Amino acid sequence: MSPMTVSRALRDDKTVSEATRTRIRQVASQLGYVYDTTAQAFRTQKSGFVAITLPSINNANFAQTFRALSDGLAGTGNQLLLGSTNYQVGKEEEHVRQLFSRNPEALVLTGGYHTDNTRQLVAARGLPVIEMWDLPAAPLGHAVGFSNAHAMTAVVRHLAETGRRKLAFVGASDGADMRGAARRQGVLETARTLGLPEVALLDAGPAPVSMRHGAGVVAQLGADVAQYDALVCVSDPVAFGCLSACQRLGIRVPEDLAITGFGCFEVSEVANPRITTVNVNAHKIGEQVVAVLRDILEQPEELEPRLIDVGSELVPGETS
Amino acid sequence: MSPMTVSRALRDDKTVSEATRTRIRQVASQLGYVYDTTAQAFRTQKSGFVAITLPSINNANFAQTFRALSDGLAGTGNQLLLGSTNYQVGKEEEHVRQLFSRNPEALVLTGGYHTDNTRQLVAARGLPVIEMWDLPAAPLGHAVGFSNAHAMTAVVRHLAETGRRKLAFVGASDGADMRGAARRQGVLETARTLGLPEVALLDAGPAPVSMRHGAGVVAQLGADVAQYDALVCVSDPVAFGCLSACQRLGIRVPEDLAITGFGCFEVSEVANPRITTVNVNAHKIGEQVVAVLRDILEQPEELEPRLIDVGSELVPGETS
DNA sequence: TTGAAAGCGTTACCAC
DNA sequence: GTGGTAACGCTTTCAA
Repeated sequence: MSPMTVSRALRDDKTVSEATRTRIRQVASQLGYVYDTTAQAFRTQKSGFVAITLPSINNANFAQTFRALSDGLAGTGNQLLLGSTNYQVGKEEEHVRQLFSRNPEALVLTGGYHTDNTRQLVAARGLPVIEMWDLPAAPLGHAVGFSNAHAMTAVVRHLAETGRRKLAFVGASDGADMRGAARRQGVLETARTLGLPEVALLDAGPAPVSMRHGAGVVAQLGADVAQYDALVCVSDPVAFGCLSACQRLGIRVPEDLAITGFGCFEVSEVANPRITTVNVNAHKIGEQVVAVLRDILEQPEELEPRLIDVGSELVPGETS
Repeated sequence: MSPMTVSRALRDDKTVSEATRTRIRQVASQLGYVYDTTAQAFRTQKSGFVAITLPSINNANFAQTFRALSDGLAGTGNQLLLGSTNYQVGKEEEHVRQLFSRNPEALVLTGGYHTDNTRQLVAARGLPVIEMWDLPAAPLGHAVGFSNAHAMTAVVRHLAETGRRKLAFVGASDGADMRGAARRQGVLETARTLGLPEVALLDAGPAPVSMRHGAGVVAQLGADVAQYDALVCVSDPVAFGCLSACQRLGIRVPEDLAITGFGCFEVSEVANPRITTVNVNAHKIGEQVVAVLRDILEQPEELEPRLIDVGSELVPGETS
């Protein structure tokens, strides 16, 4: 058997006969042969990498999207190359630079906010880009996501319809979590539109904020938290923290105070009472990104930019 | 200028004179020359990759370890290449093969259980291996972790000392989560040693089990769950699910029933009551793995295998 | 359906 | 301090 035939057999080239192919594969696995993708990447000038940045790996939503991407790419001979920025916007550029050194064939970014340097870096490369988890006003290329601000409209409307008027938003103080900031904006605007009183902003600390930050906000306020009708939280973990702290304080949810979360995390379904939340289809985002990626990777000619809105829906629970 | 001199100049080789180096760099940037890392990786057979497999990316513990690794490797010019197996042991071999095709310089595996094929694959490669989150009896190379079985001894002792006798273990039914299986084993053995009645095994479904699975187990048992003195759960999320379901059933925790978790997840600290758990130093595991990796990557000669026990400690809460 | 030759961009090794 | 040669493992191309 010539190397050439082996090469073809391992790539499932149709010109190789069924018999030789199975024989070659068998011998290869017996010999413990491992295909060298580096050499392939070198020869074909295609790395087989798709670069992806995530603000955090420790987040059920992003993890789900990542998994959908990973699964969806599995059959295509492409691999994900991950850079996790831990919510430091400044780190994105560094990560993108490092990812670029591997010659990725496409770049998947989380969110629509990037530093000027990052934008330049990406533009200079001229590789296909997909921004996800957001619908940027001026996308770098393709985008798959939903409007974080718009999603909050449904939440605030729901609260207003059930008689809540004095709202407080619980989220990160800094602007590092851009999606969180968009949600806050959505809450403020909708409340204004509906003629509700000014929404209070309760600072849960720097991003990423989670359960203990939500609990901390309520614990610090103590009984004063009852001055609000509803706590609109930036995420489910924060909402759960608030709920738990309320229960310790003897504040009844939802009788004394409504609480809402965001993201349809497992904790909201299991918590007692179940937390009202917003489903953002993390898995669907991954699937749609995969769909775009497949098209990108198959046909090298530039695709016309796509803007895919996966939407979001209110999931009423027992806390509102 | 010969290609050779250019190559040396761009790599800051000292044998190139200062004058030629600066001239070469200048011309290179003028021409828009881009250094090809893929070709370098191919030629030198050094990829700058450290391969890592995780059973799940959506797990706060593993995410923390991953982050510690990622941060610790940042300065070294090496990148992590991730394969997430989603608790399918059979998938590990496939992932390792895929990771190997990129010529990683070291391999970090989660857990000490691997298929024979995986073991052969790894042995044939002869690359440095670190197993983490476990202390295998026969390590493939280095190991950084703790004894899952031993950690449970502390839990069961604690329960016995506080008068609990009839225990039930809540965990996955299949053996896909090897660390979970080791924990179960630790519970069974310690109970036997202490002369407690036979521990009941409550099946929460196939791995990975989480909040809703814990809640499901208790909901299905209903009031019958009160026949036990304590639910020993394979992880904190499962424990939280059990706790929440008990609260819905009106079963008092810890008065009627004790509940313990594992892994020091945020939910256990914030839950009401706080859940008794075990701290396993996820971040420390990452740091120790980094320490070993740095030594491995610096000196190519084979290191003598290290076995690092990061230990674990009981964190008493309000559920026991 | 299979094989032979050439070459992808870099660097190890040796010569000058 | 600089340059020539060969080779890494694969695939494109052309020939049989």
